[in-house]
Amino acid sequence: MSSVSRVLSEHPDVSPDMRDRVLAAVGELGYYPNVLAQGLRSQRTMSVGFAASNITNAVLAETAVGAEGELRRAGYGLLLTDAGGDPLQDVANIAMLGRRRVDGILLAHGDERHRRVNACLKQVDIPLVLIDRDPPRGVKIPSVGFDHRSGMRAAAEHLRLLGHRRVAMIVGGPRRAARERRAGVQDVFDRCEILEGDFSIEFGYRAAVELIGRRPRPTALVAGGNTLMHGALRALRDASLTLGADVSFVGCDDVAVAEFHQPQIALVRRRPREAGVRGAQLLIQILSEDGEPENVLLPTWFAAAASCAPPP
Amino acid sequence: MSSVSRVLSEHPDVSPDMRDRVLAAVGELGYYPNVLAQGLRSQRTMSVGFAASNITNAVLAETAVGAEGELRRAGYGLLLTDAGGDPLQDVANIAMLGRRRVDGILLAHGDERHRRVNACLKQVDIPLVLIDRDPPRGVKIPSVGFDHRSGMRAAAEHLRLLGHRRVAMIVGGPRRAARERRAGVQDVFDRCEILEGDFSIEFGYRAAVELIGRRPRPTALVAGGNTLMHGALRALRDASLTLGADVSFVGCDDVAVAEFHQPQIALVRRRPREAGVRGAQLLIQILSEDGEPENVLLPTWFAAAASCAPPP
DNA sequence: GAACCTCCTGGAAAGCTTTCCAGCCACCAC
DNA sequence: GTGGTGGCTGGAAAGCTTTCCAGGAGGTTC
Repeated sequence: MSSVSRVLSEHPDVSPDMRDRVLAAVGELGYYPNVLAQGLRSQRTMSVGFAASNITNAVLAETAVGAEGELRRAGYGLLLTDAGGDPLQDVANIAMLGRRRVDGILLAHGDERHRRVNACLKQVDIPLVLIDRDPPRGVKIPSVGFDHRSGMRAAAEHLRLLGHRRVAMIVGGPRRAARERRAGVQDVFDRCEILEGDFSIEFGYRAAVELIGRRPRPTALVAGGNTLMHGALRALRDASLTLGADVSFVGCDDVAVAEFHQPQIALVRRRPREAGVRGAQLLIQILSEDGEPENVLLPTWFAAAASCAPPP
Repeated sequence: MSSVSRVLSEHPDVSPDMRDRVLAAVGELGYYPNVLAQGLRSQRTMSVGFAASNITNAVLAETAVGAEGELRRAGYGLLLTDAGGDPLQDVANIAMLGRRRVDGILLAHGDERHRRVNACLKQVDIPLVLIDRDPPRGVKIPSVGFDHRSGMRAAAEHLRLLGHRRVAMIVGGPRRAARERRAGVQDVFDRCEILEGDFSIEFGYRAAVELIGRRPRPTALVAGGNTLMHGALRALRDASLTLGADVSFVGCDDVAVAEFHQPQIALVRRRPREAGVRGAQLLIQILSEDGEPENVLLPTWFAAAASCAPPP
């Protein structure tokens, strides 16, 4: 047994003869080590959790795929949990992953300001990597995030150059993506009208309905998230407003919702899969204790389109 | 130790006094059992695999979410793998899940005709449930699937009533969804022109380009899958054809791509999340050896829209 | 009072690895 | 020839449960 273990884990203290015999027997018997026993002994399960607030969002799904591939190549399994948007379920899922003894967790939780969630993050003793989320005050957790602010600033600058002065924005719940996007627009329009709610299609709809009802109406609308864009586009369609001509519009993310819109939607874009890959790499680095982990900031950029035009 | 185990697993042979003392100690120490040791002893890991051909597809993501919730409630963890569309990766993922000793696998593989995949399915000894896939010839595997044929037949009937006679169809790779959809259309149009390829946006595009180039041009196009629809819609947009007026169009699935199309897209719809839930239930039933498993067939239905109109 | 039974408890084994350690053999050097 | 060294090997412990089993305590019945 000892020698089998040594052969399979490539321990140097094995004679060539023994190695051959073991490998022959292993091949013949189809033996493969029991991961539970390995985990029990070595105190690592070679599995990591991906705790998503809502994997239905295409951006997060893409992120999960990126992470899964990278982790698989490194020998890790990915345990997926979905909170369906409920912060308390995020907490429950993290606890569940802890009980399952995952070696680490990639976390994209729903609410960065929730007390219970933050209390949980403070006391959890599993290595974490945040995916486009900021840690609670006074806590250091490595993260992979997007530079939403730059992309948004470029979008706002584009609107300003087109002549817009009354710009309204719809932003989501307490998350760094929302804060950054907001800051990006405010870098250019410091008096921008802002409606803040949660990252949902419904709020995107309601907010857009309200904003286009204001008099004078804002000449441009910025939706700070793909779900908010989704809702806002519904509202604009229901109001029979033509994008560009009646009101300019900027959305987020390269999601299918935007592709077939007429006219085409101007977007702040990014590569979500890369966040998954880099997050996995960061976690793997931490788990193998291979140097000090450094936060990663991935770019976003603005892609202009006909939905942005000079104000009427 | 024995008594702790008995208390926590609610074994009847425990005195009330002992139960109280154990629970008090457990509460004080924050003890919780080690799942690896439990799994090692009981030979079940309380985790199941979800082997997806491509989780980026919104329909499959939705299915995964449904399965995850149901499994979580039953105490199972979900190990996700994604093959990125590569059948050999499906095989590798199933093998990996086996090495990880999952109790069962929900399988939505990419290619029902692939020799290596089918060989793998024949000899795998983990309980499987297929998600909208048929087992290889001569193999019995429980499954949850959709009745694509009925929905498609209704769509075709709708086209026939509108007066269409030259109908063309784009279908995907070797999967039951493709066969069923094809059969549904052929139930009505037995001379339907069919292009068969893989379930990809690219093939949807190429196939649509070819079909609308034919003379005389088919008066209606049916895309048998959401990715194929995605590609076909790109082609129709590039060709500046107006749906309904120039050519009628039927797509599949309630995906975002369809929502903002002008005119609205007629669709064969279904509830993908339910497939995940029912698949999980079926697997749980099998794992608890609770009666004979029965295959599940979920409905699809046709939702007419302006993309279908009488032929020009 | 003895025999028997029920209820409960703690010890021990088993589930499968990995790793430490002791020991064996062979070889080298003196 | 002897002592020392290095390379390998196999035994044993540990990692944490669960479950079987033996046995003790206390009650009941004849």
